[in-house]
Amino acid sequence: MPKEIPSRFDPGEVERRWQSGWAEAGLFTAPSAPAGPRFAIVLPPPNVTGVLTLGHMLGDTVMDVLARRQRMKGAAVLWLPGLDHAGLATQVAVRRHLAKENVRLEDLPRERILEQIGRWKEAREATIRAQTVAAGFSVDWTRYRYTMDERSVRATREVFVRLFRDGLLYRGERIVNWDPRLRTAVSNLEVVHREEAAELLYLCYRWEDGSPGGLVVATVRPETIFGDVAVAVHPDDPRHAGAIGRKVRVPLVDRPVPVIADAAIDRDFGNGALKVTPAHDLLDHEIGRRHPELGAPPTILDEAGRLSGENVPEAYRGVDRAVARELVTTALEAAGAIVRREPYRHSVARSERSDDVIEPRLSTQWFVRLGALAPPAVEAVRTGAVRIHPDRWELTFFRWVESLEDWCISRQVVWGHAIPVHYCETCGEVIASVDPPDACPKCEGRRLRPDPDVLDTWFTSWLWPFVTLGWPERTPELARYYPTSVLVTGRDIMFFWVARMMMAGARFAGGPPFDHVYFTGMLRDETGRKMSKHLGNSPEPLDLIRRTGADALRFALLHPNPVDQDGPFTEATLEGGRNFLTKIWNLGRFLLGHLPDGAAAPGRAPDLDPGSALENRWILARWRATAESVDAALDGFEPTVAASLLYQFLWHDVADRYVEMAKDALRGDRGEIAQRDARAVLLFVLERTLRLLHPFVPHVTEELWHALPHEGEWLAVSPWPLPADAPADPEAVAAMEVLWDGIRTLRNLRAEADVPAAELPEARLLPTSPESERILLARSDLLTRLGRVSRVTWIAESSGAPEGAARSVTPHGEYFLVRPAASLGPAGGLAREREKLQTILDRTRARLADEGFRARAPAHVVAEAEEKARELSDRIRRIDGAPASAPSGGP
RNA sequence: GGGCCGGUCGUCUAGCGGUUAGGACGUCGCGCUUACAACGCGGAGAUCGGCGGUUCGAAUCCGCCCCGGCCCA
Repeated sequence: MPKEIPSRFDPGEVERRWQSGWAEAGLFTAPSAPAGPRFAIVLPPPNVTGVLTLGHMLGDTVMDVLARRQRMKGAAVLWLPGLDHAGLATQVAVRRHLAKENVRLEDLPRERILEQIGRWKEAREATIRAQTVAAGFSVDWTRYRYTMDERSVRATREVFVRLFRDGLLYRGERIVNWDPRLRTAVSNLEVVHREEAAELLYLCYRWEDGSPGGLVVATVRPETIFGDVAVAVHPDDPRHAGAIGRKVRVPLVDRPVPVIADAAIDRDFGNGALKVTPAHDLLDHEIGRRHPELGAPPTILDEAGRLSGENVPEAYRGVDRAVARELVTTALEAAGAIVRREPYRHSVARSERSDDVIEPRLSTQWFVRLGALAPPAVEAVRTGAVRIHPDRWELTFFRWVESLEDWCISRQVVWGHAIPVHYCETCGEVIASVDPPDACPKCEGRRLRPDPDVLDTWFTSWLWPFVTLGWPERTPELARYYPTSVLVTGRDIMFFWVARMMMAGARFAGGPPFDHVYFTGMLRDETGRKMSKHLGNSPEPLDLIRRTGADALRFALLHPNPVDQDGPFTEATLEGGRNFLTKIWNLGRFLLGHLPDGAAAPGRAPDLDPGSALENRWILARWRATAESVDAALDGFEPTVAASLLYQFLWHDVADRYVEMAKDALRGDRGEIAQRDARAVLLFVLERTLRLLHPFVPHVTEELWHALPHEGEWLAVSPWPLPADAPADPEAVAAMEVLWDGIRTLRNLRAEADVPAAELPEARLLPTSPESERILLARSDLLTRLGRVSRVTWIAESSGAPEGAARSVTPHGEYFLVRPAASLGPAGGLAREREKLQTILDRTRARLADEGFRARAPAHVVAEAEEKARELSDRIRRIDGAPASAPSGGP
């Protein structure tokens, strides 16, 4: 009795069963100190901000494919999962969540905030875990890490202290990107620029000495005039040459400020005069630094973006900058200070996290000198120590990494790693230490004040590849799994994360943290928009898994999808995945129905009868070619190509062709030897293909593999198949070309002649060559059965076919379909075919007639063209009914 | 303003110097042929964004232009 499996594939039950099976067997637990080949991936830890999106699923699927394949290849595989506390982003998410209950996060005491965030984290973490398990990702849960766990905290502090000690990290007063809503500094990368409408005001700064007129200054931020310390013009600007050195009065407050010259002024903007507000603009700040005589610049905005300070008139203090802008504009208008107003579009900096307008603000923060850390990272990519895939992203990497600004790492929020610094209240010493100090090492004073800020979340993330392996301890894991094999991620965090990890790795772990970086494409929805949490157009992965199973989702994420660019994911894509799973399942069922009792697991290659049928030899050769291509695609980081190759092979070569051709033999209609061969071949091909497919769709393949005769306990750790297990057999591939041409032609003629489905007309056939004749003759059974004709008879020449038969001429032969009952209409298809062939022939002949072509094209190209012309003209002659030329070739 | 990517059947894409330009989805026709209608068989459908150039030969290389997207300033 053949083994039975359910006629319908129930992914939910099957997938859960294998997930717990693999887990209980501990298949994904990496050995600490393996000998031999090893393969390591550190999973980019998802943020607790949310749960896994489809984009995560895509990246994780790619990682799983790579990891599972390596496991089958016998490598010690470590795939390390984790979770990122995502400091500011999480605080913002929780803040938004609280706002729905009318609670302002800022109003809560620190402990309550941490408690709220802690609860939030627990919930997301549980969901992310559930998602990862349900998708069948083969991560090593025993090595799960969190960016805020004890070891991460210590490692982060360690890095801070070392960088501080080495002078690569400093505290200083700089213009930073200030987010007034979140009341914190953010890094350059967390700022997004957008074109927005504004109004450009031309303000007249009157001369201090009361002489008529003044300097006209253009600005979109009139509320900042209270922070003005000067008006600057270009030193070579003839319009303003006489103004330099004079003084003007700031409108509304009449405070006198000097007119200075600075080469940074854009003469074409406005009237070529710029109001200088060093505390609230980066360019102005630099100008201010070049003109120390201007003194310390006044700050006129507080941390919430409200006007404040002595320089601001009472009436505007405490007023938000946006409101203040309108009030000031009105007042300026009333004072007659506005010369002109015009609509203006300009680029506005907004906070990626809060979307509030970023205010450049002078403040004291901690910075990392990235420029000093970058060279080894650049070098690694340049020398190929780190390879980026697709490689065109190297350009983008270089461009960014070669023009680095210092990285502002301090944040004025609650959620994050505390900055490991204390200040001595006695002597002012700055103490950076991993463990909090008891006393000042300099003056032994005991009054120490901790730094109130926390670290940018990326200051932990950039250490991830080695911190997760135990750094700064010298663990066996660090020794064996660092550098990791590949980093798979989205290119949106190339600067935030990938580049910085390379810098940190080189500095602290002795080299770059991975050999390869693979950037996945990004998913788009049916309207072409990028999927994002923000747009809400990303389906919940667990919903999709519930509907179609994880395997279907995983496969759909890779097929059909662009090789290395963004691709769409729609309802139809998912359906495609599900359909493929059904196909695999049914192929498995079919095979099980044809296995003899006690069949053995397929060996290295099926033991075939020497004269075994063409289809057997052909499908083995096709399997080998597929296995080779799949290997090449995966080695080249083209998982979507590998998925498509397997899809094509299993569905169209195995299911549509081989199984249909071998059905007679499998049933036993062609004798015992043929049956034994076909069974052995089908079992071999399917078993080996299940192995190739396992990394992509692990559950269904594990399920079917267990139902088949097999060796070993788990497909998940069975050997990855070797292409050489099957012969290449180019002869069989060429012969199948001839045979399939015949089958296709007969099917074609039937459809063209409108033959009713039940009717089996007779076919006549005139092969082009003895070789074709031999092949077709040997398998006339297949021509008959798959071509759906009653019988095939061989004729010696075209005239041997009856009047009115439907006719087709192919490179391998002439085919006639004879209908006993009805007569066939004129073969319109043949005429069209003739016309098409004639066009190609004309084109080819024109090429051959061209002296330049004959003289310069490589000999084989000319020979091919000649061969093509011969074949085409021969075929056309045969269509025209001229006596067939000698079967061996043309004139 | 700078940079990158893309523009190929209705749609999504493969091809990246010599191909009868390949596939998937959709569409049309015929079929419930005992693994699978979540399927099979067959058909129609693209002069490869535009203009120039290089070349014996260009969807493929170069230049300019137009359109869409992304990144940086």
